Amino acid sequence: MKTLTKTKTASTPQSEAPSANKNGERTRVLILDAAETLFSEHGLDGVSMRDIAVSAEVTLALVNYHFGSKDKLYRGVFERRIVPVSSLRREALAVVLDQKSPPIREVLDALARPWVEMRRQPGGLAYSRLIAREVGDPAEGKRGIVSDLLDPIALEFMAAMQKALPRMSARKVAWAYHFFIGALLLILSNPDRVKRLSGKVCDIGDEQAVIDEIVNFFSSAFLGGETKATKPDAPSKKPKTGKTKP
Amino acid sequence: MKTLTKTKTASTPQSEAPSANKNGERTRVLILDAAETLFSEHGLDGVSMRDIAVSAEVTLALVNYHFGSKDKLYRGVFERRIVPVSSLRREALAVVLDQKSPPIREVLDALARPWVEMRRQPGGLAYSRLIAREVGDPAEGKRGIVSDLLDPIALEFMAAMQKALPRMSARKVAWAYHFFIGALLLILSNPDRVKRLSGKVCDIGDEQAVIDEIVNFFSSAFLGGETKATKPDAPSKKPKTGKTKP
DNA sequence: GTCTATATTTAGATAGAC
DNA sequence: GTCTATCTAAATATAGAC
Repeated sequence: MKTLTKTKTASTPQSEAPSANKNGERTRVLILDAAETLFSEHGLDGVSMRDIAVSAEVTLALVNYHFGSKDKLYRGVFERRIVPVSSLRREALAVVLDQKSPPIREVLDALARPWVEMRRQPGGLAYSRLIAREVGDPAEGKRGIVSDLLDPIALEFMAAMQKALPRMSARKVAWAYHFFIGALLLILSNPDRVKRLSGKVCDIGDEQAVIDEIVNFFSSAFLGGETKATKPDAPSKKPKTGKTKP
Repeated sequence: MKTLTKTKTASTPQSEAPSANKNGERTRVLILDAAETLFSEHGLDGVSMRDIAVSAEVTLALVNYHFGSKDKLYRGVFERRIVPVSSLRREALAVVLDQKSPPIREVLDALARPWVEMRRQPGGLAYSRLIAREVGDPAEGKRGIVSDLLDPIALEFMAAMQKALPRMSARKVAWAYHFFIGALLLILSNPDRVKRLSGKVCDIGDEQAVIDEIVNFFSSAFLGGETKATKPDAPSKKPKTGKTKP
């Protein structure tokens, strides 16, 4: 990084009690928080261990002491959140799959909603951007983070889509899955351009609206004539929102 | 970069005659070719000026002599191709807009086809990945490459989409544009995961199939009931491909 | 325009005291 | 577990000869 604009992530760790530091757990959290934010903004190679240490307000030696190396720290950032987040996604998917004929709209909703709503939680915004960056990186294969932590649940969602659309070929389902993920990743990773090009009317800050838009749009693509979500903003006959939990 | 797997881009410049080097023009080309490939694979911060010099088989001093700095070289890579590529896209769009009611399918085709087919040309694969990386980077704003070189034509395409879909709100058009771009960027930047997760059946190597898939899929979303492209692989009543030039 | 050699800064990682 | 100080490698960029 060239000119760091003094991004201090420290002082209040994003979880746990602020003051206590049993066995350096609080230190680990401070470092992970700082690393998560910086990596999400500048990428793995755009951030130095010193940048992270400064942002976390700890010494450089401590970062290496707790995580061993930069690569291990990077992976550690993902591993910290992957279990709770994946659980959320699996829960949402299980509810949908509990039906005999799960609607594709609800599958898409379960796929998108946890990621978009994550942005409102502490550290969630950075994590959602970081995931987007890693998934889109052609070099992700050599690190194995995506294949280890994300591919399994991705396959579950693809299977769910296939169940919702039994007449669609596996190949088309696979393409459609990646189209959806690509759309989601772009608006998560670089919402600034979306806002810029739309004359400010498209703002990911309005999470609810974003989820509605993307789920509606892709549902139309899947269902063809069944729904009519592409009419002017006026509400259509079928419910516009894809909310599963009202 | 840590362990460079000896990616030599040199020996045969991707344009011009191989041997002549009037005023160092050939050297510039060799450097740009190498930089384009390496930046597209590892990102701006993942590549050193030395990596580029080695790959181009020139000395480090020459890289700085011709481009001044790393940032200028990075921008130079984009500037070299932006004019010819944008011209191609504008030509395709002009043909579509020449109609009274341009079909959205043809607008999408004009948007996607040049980028996907570019992959078959020398250096085109790297450039298409590089663009994808830059557009998705939340830090693109501070470099200004996207806003300077890509935003203008993006606005033209958004306007074309609006013309093709006069009843759709500007807001929905803007969202849909970015959904489409996001889908396109993901399969361009990291096709490996697409292939991995689909059990090898989704391969961007088949450019024609990819264009058909993405254009068909998104056309369905826009047109709702008008087309039925989400049926099993069997051809539907309406023409499956969105080719503008047969 | 191209080369060798080097100046200067920054990087990841560690040693050893407390 | 945390600190200061440091090692070593690699980075960007430039000087000066040809």
